Amino acid sequence: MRPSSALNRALVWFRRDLRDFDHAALSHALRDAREVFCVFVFDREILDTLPSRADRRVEFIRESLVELDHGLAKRGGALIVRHGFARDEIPGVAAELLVDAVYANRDYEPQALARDTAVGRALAGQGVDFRTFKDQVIFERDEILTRQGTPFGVFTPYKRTWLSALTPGHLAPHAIDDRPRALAKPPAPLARGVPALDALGFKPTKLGDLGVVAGMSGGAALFASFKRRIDRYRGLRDYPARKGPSYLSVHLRFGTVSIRQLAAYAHQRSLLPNAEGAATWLSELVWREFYAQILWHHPRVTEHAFLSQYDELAFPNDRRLFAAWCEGRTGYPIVDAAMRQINTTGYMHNRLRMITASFLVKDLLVDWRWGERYFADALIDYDLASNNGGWQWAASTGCDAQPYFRIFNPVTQSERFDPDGKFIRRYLPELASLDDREIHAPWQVPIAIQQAKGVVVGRDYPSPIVDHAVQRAAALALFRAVRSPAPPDARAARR
DNA sequence: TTTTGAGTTGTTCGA
DNA sequence: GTCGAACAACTCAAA
Repeated sequence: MRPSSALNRALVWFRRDLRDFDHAALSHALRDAREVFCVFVFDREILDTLPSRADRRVEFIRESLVELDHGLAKRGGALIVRHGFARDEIPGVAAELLVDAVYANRDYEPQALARDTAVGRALAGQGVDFRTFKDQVIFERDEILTRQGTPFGVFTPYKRTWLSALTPGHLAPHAIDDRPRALAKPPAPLARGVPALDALGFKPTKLGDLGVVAGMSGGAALFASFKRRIDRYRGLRDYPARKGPSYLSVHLRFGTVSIRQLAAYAHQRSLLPNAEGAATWLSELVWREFYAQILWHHPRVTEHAFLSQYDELAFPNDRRLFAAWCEGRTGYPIVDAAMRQINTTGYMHNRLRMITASFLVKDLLVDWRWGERYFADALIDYDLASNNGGWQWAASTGCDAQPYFRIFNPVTQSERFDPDGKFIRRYLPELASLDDREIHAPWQVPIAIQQAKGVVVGRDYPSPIVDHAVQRAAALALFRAVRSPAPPDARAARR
């Protein structure tokens, strides 16, 4: 345990940890300092580069901050909210409040690390400590390594080691002093409440209409509901029409739930008999940490294939095919329904993320980075490490990747995971009159039946933009070209 | 150092 | 309709 440093004043900087319970930085600050202030920065470094002025994530964050502010007020505090560049705002607020130290939970993304280095340097120049803590994962950085001391590149041994390293201490919450006056009230000019969306230059996105409830209360409600379904998770999670997943990803992204709480529950339950659901879900939480750890050790994956020989893949990158994929008019119903789901809700079911990713890379022969970028812009739960890991997995370019000859057949996947076409009908009502067998491949329905049902392919719904069998062969050739014969120098460069 | 077992999520072909 | 093999040999992690 850290010896008490007996600070006079500390500032807790909230980033992707928008909660007032089980919070490492807040817990430590309240123990270390006599007076504790809290701040959040709408960082223009991020906001200014968002592709749309109607961004669900900004709205989610803003709503979460309102609840966080209320929570802090119960302890006598208030959230200071700034809109500017973190590298200026944090040192600025620290100077105004004359704090001795700034406390924050660690963020492992390359941009966040660069930001924190800059902020830390500026603070040091003012004689202010910058203290960071592990909070958003159970195991961070190099806490899980092979016996040789190297990072894992394969999931299963990583998970085995992760599970055997787990102790009750890793799952214990960071207690927060919840006495009424535990937090300090900032001077009035600093605490002006949470700005409205339009003050930030953004438009509302009607999150509520989508059923997304931000903040700690939204996260807690989802978790409570998922606890009642977790035993069925394994059986239901692959069916996009079913309520299988936890839907907690966005709350994990912004820290409106605590990873320790989720993992502790899943782990405890996974030890009971017949607890495959909890064990499978815990595995998903471990995947999240696996990819976070890959990004930490290999930041180059944001730009490059993890397996460097696949940087040589000569994707044709047809812009018209890419546009059709983005807009959900490929003529493959499961793909189009999935793309309409992400476009209209900012969420896409995990099975569909795999199907659409495989389709973009292996059927449309478009660079996985294009798809990764599109998901990054569209997903409310977008997380760099997981999104990159998932795309590289599907593209067969990543660590622990799917072998390149495993190419999803969009029709087979549709028949298997949306057998009654329920999900397809939800997002493609124009196909609703087709029966359960027909809906997965409308172009194969006899024209007379198409006409009778008012679903004529080419008129009411697009013809398939590519032929899967043809594209599959082309993808195999594309990948084979960078594998064999491997030029001797390329092989050497790999090492 | 060498050997060995294993590796999230599949598809297609032919018997 | 069902089943096993091939896809293509590869790399990781542990013993």
